[in-house]
Amino acid sequence: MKRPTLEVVAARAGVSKSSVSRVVNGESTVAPEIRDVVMRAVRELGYVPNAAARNLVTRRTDAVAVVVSDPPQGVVSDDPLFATVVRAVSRELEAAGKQVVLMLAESDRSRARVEQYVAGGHVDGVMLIALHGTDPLPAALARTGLPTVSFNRTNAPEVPYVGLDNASGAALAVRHLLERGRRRIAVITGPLELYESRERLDGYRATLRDTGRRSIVALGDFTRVSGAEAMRQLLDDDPALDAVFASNDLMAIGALRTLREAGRRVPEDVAVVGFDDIEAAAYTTPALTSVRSPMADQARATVRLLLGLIEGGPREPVIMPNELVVREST
Amino acid sequence: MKRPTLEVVAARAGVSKSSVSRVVNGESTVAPEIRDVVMRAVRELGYVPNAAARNLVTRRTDAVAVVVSDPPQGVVSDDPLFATVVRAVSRELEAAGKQVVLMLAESDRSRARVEQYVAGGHVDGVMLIALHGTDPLPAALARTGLPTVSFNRTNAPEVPYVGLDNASGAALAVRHLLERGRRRIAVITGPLELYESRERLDGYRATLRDTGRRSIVALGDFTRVSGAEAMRQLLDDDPALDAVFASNDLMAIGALRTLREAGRRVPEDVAVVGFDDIEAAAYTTPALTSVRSPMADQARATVRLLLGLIEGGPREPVIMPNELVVREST
DNA sequence: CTGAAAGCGCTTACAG
DNA sequence: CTGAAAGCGCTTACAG
Repeated sequence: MKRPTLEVVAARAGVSKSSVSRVVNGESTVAPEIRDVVMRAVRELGYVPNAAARNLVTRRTDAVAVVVSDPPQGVVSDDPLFATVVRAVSRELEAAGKQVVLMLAESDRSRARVEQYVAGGHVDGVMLIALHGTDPLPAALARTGLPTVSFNRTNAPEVPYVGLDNASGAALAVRHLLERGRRRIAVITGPLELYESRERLDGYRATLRDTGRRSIVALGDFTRVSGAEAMRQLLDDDPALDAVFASNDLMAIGALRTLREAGRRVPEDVAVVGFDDIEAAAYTTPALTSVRSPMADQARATVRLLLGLIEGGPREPVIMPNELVVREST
Repeated sequence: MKRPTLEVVAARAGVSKSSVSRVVNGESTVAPEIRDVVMRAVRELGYVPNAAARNLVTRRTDAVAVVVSDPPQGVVSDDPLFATVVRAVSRELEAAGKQVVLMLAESDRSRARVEQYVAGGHVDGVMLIALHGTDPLPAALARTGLPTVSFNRTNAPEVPYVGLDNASGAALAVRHLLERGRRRIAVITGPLELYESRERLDGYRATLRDTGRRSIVALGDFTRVSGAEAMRQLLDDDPALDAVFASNDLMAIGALRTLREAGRRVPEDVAVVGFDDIEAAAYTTPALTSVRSPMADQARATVRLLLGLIEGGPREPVIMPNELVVREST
């Protein structure tokens, strides 16, 4: 069952291919009677335009590449950011009539594949979701000249992005802990090649410094297991600590487990604040206080930035606000 | 900076377009010296074939649609299944040289869009991830005649799938609870339009029936909040229950919260078993016993089924085994 | 407002 | 093994 072409629609309707094309593309310069007869033929034949032929001549693809760039050591496969952001991005892109081509960039090979594909003109633009701080992809994509934006800031300053005010988010968390009377406040950082990890650490440091307190730092990588390990190390190094700020909720969840295993009560002995306010934060024991980052909104704003760019709009970065959600862990 | 075409490569190399085409497509019937000169020209010019032109003549697309069909009432945006399965599917498809076109089917409009797109011959095949039991999409896709497979069984028997042995998974959970000496074992079901929800319920029922016990059933919809509510209801209806089998881990997490709020100790007063063994299961308080479903493996198997189908292979459904992972909650 | 014709950049029989 | 030519299914000036 071969698909009908413009030509057979034209024959059926008794008009030229040009007219059918105009009707199908909704041009206004078509006589009503022609439109009607063409519409009928289209319906009867079940005509769907051949995208390849159309793209070949128009040079538009109506597709956008969504590339998720993972760190070499891999990520948590169930990372809530992936689901939330990819879903929100797809929904918004589809609403704008764009096809979503999802690409994972995890290895040098797959990175090369992404570059090829993008340089090959298969898409109108690129939305980057970089879970990784040191990769050459953002700069490489920017070099292709194709409209490219990033969810969160990358290591390539020329790529416009929608980010968070991470430092003030962290400050929110630390000030809250101080107000609760906590005196020895530790931090568990994200991977430090990531811009948002560094900003969250800076916000923590600056806030403590302002009150004359010292920082207590353990390194994590945004996974639950790294949060659990960092917490263990913090407890060893400074058994008297009475609060911890984890740079994301997944690590806070890991820290909570370590604290429970160590017999520390939360929040009585140690208060815990996370970052992101993922859905799971409301279901931990005790429920987690967290700095909310509006991931879905941020994702939508990133799409709008990209669509604007494709239309020749401005490339101004956008910063989303965040707020503290207080629950039982502090 | 216009991209170079076959024609300019041919001119540069001093050969015909046909020869360039053959070299680029790796045909073996090309003299080595021609191959070399063409390769050089390709490299120097940075030639990348125009996919639209190629598709137009070959009628292959080297793309696969991954359609995620959500229920009308929406889903948990951070559903770990989405991240795990979409990631695994993409990775596997990319390894096979297929482009991944991600499509969300959430409304009638987006469903129509998916059908159009698929019928429009933009892809070589379709991988369906249906989080929803009553939708017309599986049957509609099957009707297009395009190779279509589903992650988990759908309501359209003609769509081949890779599923789980849900009934025996549930039986594993219930037998384990019986062995632990539990006598009043409740179940929290998933949405009953979903095949796997019904199978898990059946497995629970059959196992209890075999030991002469009665079922205690509460309805959920696979979200945390529905698990929390179902647990509240179960506690009201049967305060003496001493175990609950939740049909997925998200609902088990919700149930855990309700039990804590109600002052029931887990597992001393009430034992809890989940299903799926998502990463979060190891981080609940107490850590959750769960029936592991090998989501990533299942995703990969589904991709292989699809690739086979595209090559004209068999359409036999595949059933993956599952096993019980015992932790602290039982 | 409508139609005939050229052209987008490839691949693929076909002849040589 | 190589090249000239036709053709894939559209859109888009251009003339009328």
